[in-house]
Amino acid sequence: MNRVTPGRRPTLENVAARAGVSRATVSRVVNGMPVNASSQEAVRKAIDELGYVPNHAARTLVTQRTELIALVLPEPTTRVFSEDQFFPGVIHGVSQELETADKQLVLMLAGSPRSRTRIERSVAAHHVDGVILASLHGTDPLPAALTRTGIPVVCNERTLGSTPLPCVGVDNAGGAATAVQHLLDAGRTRIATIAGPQDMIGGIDRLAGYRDALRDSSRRSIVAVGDFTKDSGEAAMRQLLADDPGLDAVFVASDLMADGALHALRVAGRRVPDDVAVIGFDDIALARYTDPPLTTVRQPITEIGRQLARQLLRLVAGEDIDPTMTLPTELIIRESA
Amino acid sequence: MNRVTPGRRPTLENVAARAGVSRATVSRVVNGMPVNASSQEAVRKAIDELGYVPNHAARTLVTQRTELIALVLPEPTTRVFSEDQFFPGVIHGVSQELETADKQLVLMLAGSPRSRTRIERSVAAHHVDGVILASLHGTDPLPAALTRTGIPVVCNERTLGSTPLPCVGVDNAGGAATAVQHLLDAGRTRIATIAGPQDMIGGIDRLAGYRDALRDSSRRSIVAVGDFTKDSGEAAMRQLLADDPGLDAVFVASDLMADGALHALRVAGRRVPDDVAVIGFDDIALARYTDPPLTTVRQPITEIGRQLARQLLRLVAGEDIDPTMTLPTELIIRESA
DNA sequence: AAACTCACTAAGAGCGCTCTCAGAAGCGGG
DNA sequence: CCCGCTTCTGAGAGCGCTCTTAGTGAGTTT
Repeated sequence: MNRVTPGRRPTLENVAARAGVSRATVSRVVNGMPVNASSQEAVRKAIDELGYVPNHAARTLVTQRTELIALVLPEPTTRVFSEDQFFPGVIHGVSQELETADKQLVLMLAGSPRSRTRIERSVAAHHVDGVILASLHGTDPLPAALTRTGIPVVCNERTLGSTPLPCVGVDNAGGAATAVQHLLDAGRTRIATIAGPQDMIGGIDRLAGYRDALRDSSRRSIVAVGDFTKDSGEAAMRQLLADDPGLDAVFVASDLMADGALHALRVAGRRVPDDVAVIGFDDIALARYTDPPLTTVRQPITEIGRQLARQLLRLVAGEDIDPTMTLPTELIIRESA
Repeated sequence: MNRVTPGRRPTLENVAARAGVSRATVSRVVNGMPVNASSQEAVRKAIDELGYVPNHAARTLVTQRTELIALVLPEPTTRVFSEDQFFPGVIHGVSQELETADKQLVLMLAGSPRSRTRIERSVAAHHVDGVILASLHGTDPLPAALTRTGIPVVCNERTLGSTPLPCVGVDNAGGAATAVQHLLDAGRTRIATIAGPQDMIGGIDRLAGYRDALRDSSRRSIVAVGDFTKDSGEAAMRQLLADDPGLDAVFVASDLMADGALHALRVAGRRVPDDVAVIGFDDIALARYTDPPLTTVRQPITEIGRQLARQLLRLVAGEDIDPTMTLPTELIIRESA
C-alpha cells in the first residue's frame, strides 16, 4: 500500500514509490547526502508533487535528537515581566542563534512547584536537547535536578548553589567599579550605593565592585539594599538620604531602582547631577528617558542570549567548552553623572 | 534483551520485564487506564526503581500529537521588545493556560523571510499541534500559509487579510469611545486623537471608536497618526498643537505614545489635565508612573493570552468554537483626565 | 458440572524515519 | 576478457511507544 491515503500526509515511502527508488535514497536526498543526479531529480520532483514534509517525531525517535532547546525562566522573580526588558533581550539573542542552528525554542516558565516538576519531567523525557537556565536564585534545586538528567545545561550568571554549571555572565564587579571610579574621578566624595538582592549574583557582585573601587580610594561605603524594582530603589534612596544627608553620589545596581532613586531625590529637593550624581546599571530603554537621562553601565543583554545559545549548542554537539564566559560592560555617560 | 543497557534510558520494555507484565500493561499504568491493583503496584515499583520516563518522540509518532503549541510573534514590529510589555503579558497568559493542559510553548519569532520559511516548514512537519499568531500586519502571507497546513491556528485581533482566522481581540472601538465619552462628559470641547498605524487592527478600530463617539456629539475630529512608539507620540502631539492650538483634550491610541504626548505638552507649556486632558490606551506599567499618572483604557493582556490558548486548545481537541471573541476594556481613571 | 460471561492481560502490528550492510553497477588494469 | 576496486542503491532491522485483537482465568448461570 504505497498510495497516499487521503487525509494522511505523504510519507517517505510514498515519495520513494513515486520516484521509483527506495526509502533510503529518498532519505539521502532529504538529508543532503550524495545521490546520483537522476534519482536526485526524480526524488525532488516527487517531493514537490506530493508536498512531502518529513515527520519530525519519526526522525527524533531514531536520531535521538529533538532539535528543541528549552529556555527556563524563573517566573516569580521581579524580572520576567518587569520593565527592565532583560528577558526579552535574552530571548532575542537566544533565538537569533538558534535560528542559524535550525533549532526551536521552548519557553518554560518555572513558577509554581507544579511547573517545576513538569519541567524536570519534560527534560528527563528528552523532550529537548539542551536547557538554558536564566537568573535562578541561589537556593534553587532546579539546576541539580536538570543536571541529573544528563541533558546539557547552561546558565546565565554563575550559580550560587553547589551545582557548578557552565555559564555566561557579565563583568558585574568590573562594571560597578568603573562606575564608582567615574564618580571618584568627577570629584565626588561621599558615594553611596543601592545594592540589589544579595541572593543573586548581579546583586552580590555589583556591591563587591562598588566596595573594591571605594576601598582603593579609602572612602567609606554607604549601602542600602533593594530588590531591583523601582519602588525598592525609591525607598532605598530615602533611607540613604536619612542615613547620610551629605552624600553627593550614588551608584545604583539597576536602572529601574535608579529611576526610583531619581524620584526620591527630586522629592527631597536634590538636583541631579549637581547635588547628587547617579549612575545606574543595565542600560535599559528607560534610561534614556529618565529625568535627567541616566548615566549607566550597559550590559550586552542580547549578546548574553547569543553566547548562552552558542555555548549550549557546542555542548549539545559534544564539544568541550570553557565553563565560564564573562562579557564586558560599558559605561554609558548621559546626564545624571 | 530486556536488560537495561547502561548509558541508555530504560524503556517500556524494561519496565515490563522487571514488573513481570507485558508492555501493554505498563503503557496502561502510565496512561492511567484501569489495571489490576497488584500489577499496577508492580509496575509503579519497577518504574521508580528504573527511573523510567516515557519517550516523547515515540509517543508522538503513534499518537500524532506533539503536545507542543507554537506562539508566533512578528519580530520586526515595534512591539515585541518595546516597553509596552504586550508580548510578555500574552506569553504569560498563554503559558498559564498551556500549563493546565500539560502542553509546552514553542516560541517562534517571525523576523527574516528565512525565519518565516522555517516556521512554515516546522508547522507543516506537524512539529506542533497548533499555532497562536500574534499581531500580524494586514499584508502578511503567514496566516494563509499556516492555514494551508491544516494545523489549527488562532490569532489575536482579527486578521486584515483575506484569510479569516479564529481570533480573540479586545473591544478597541468600544474602549476608545468610552474614553472620548469621558472627555466629553468632563466638558472638553476640542478633542483630538493620536491614532496608531492604520495597517493594524488596534490602530484602525481605536480611531473608529474615537470618530464614533465624536460623531454622536457632532464635534470635529482632529487626527494625527503615530506608530505606537513614544517618539511618534511626541511628534504627533507637536503636530496637533500646531494644527489646533486650542485643543483641550487628546485621546492617544497607546500609552507609550501618550507618554510622548505628555512630554510634548510639557514642552509646549500646557498643563495636564488643566489645559489639556490626556487619555491613553493599554494600561501598561508605565502608565502609573507618567507625570501626571495616565488615565487610560486597560486591555486585559494576560487574559488575551489565556483565551487565545484556550480557544486553540479547543480547536486542537476537535471542538467547535465561536470564531471571534472580544474581551472588554476598562477605563482606568488617574490624573491626566 | 458444563457452558457462558466478564475483566484483564499478552502478543503483535504498526507509526515514519535512519542507518547498517550487502549486493549491483561502473571502471580501469592485468 | 576477467578480476578487484570504488561508488551507489535497496532491503531490512530497529527506534519506543500505542492500540487492536486475541486469549486467559475467574466468576456466574443453568
